[in-house]
Formats: sequence, structure tokens, C-alpha cells
Amino acid sequence: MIVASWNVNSLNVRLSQVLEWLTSPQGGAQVDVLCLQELKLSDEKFPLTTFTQAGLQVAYAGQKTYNGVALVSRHPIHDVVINNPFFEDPQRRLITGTINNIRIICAYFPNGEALESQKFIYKLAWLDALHGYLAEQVRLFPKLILAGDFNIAPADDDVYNPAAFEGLTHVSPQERAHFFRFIEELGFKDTYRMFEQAAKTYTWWDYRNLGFKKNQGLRIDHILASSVLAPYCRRAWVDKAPRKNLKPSDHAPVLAEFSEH
DNA sequence: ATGGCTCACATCGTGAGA
Repeated sequence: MIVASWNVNSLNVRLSQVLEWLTSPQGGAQVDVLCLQELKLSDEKFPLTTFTQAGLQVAYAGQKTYNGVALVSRHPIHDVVINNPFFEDPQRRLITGTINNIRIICAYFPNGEALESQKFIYKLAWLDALHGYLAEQVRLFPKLILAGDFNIAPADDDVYNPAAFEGLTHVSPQERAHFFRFIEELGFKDTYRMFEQAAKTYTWWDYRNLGFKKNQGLRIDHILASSVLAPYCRRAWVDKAPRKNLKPSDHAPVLAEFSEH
């Protein structure tokens, strides 16, 4: 079972790239479940038939212009929940479903904008509420995955130039503390860090200033596995190829493979 | 250098992303 996560920055613009990636032998052809973020379209405009005609099942929570998340699966999706039941939120940032007996939460964490911003207060409240939801879900579903765009770089190794990010969002102690509480208090593993990895591997690169060409990126997209599921994780990696596409998303897909459990 | 690039909007300049 391979689970992937990809912030597509507009499903309208990236739809053909998503479908092509899901048939690419060196890309997503073996992916069982793909978590998408930043659909930037309302449910009425979700390209449902495009996915179903490709043999893919979907569950989605769309929103006009901003946010929006979806589960794309080659297997049936059960017991779908939209948003965090413990957090009233007009923004569509969470969708949860059960696939092959694994509970999967697809998440688009808030950006936060700046440490002084109201949006940062929202980000911290959202993170706090997510912790509560995760604690409940991992109790109910011991085999749990949290995959998505976390908008948090957990460590300085996940930042191309830590000094330049001093005082900015994505690297603040408050955000990182939430990330590590998922690990230390709830028992999740960052699947990427379970394995030897090449240095300076990122999942997002700024469109501006030749960010990708210069590998000026952040590792902010993650696949976390619960303590019960993590021992079955065999591999975790980033597929940078779609970031080289014409009109790419600024994020690349991240993947994790699990053996039979 | 607070810009750069990309996306969406009852679009043609502005807000948001990270």
C-alpha cells in the first residue's frame, strides 16, 4: 500500500498533471491513495467524472478560491468525515476516510502568514484542535496516517537557509512544538525520517527567484504514521519529477509505502 | 531589494501563498 500527498495549488490547473502522474511508472502508478490539497475549487466544480472514468474513487471537501482537500483512491473509501469535528472552521482543510482498513487524514494546515498575524493565531488554534482530533482518531483507529501540507518544517535540516527563516512562520518554536507533540505524545512517526535520506531534500520550492533550480526549498509536506502502523512502513520518499513539469505546482508529491499489515 | 512567481476573481489590480 502506497500513500502519497501532493499540494497541487489549483486542481483546475493541475488536473492533467495529477492523472498523468498516477499513470507514470516512475511516479504515482503504484500509488493506492493520493491526498490532495489546495484544490481551490468548490464541490460543484470538482472533476468527479474525470477521476471515476480513470477508475479512481474520490472523497472531497472543496472551497471556492482557497483551500480544499481530497482523497483519491484505487480502493473504496469508507466513513468519510469532513473537517475537524472538534473545531468549527469555514475553511476546508481536512478530510478523513478509511481505505484498506487504514484511517487516513488528509490535511492542509494553515500558512500563518507572519508571527504577528491573526492568521498565525488561527494556525495555532487549528493545530491545537488537530491534536485533539488526532488523539481521538488514533484511539479509535490504531492504524492511522496523517498526510498533507503541514506548512511546518520540523527541523533546520528541512530548511534551505535556516538563518533566513529566523522569525518567520513554518519554523517557529510554537509550530514545531505542535509537530513534535504529535510524535512524542501521540506516538506518530515522520515516515520520511525513518529512513536514510539524501541531504537537502525538500517538498516545496518558491516559484520566484529560480527557487527550484537553486534548490531553495522547505520540507513541509509530510506523511505521519501511527505507532501501530509505522513498523510496517518500508520506504518514504519525495518525487521531485512533477516539480519539473511545465506549469508545475510549487509542491512535489511525498510518498510512503507500507507492507501488508 | 518585502521584490521576484502563480493562482483566483462576476479579473485587467489585488490578496494569498510559503
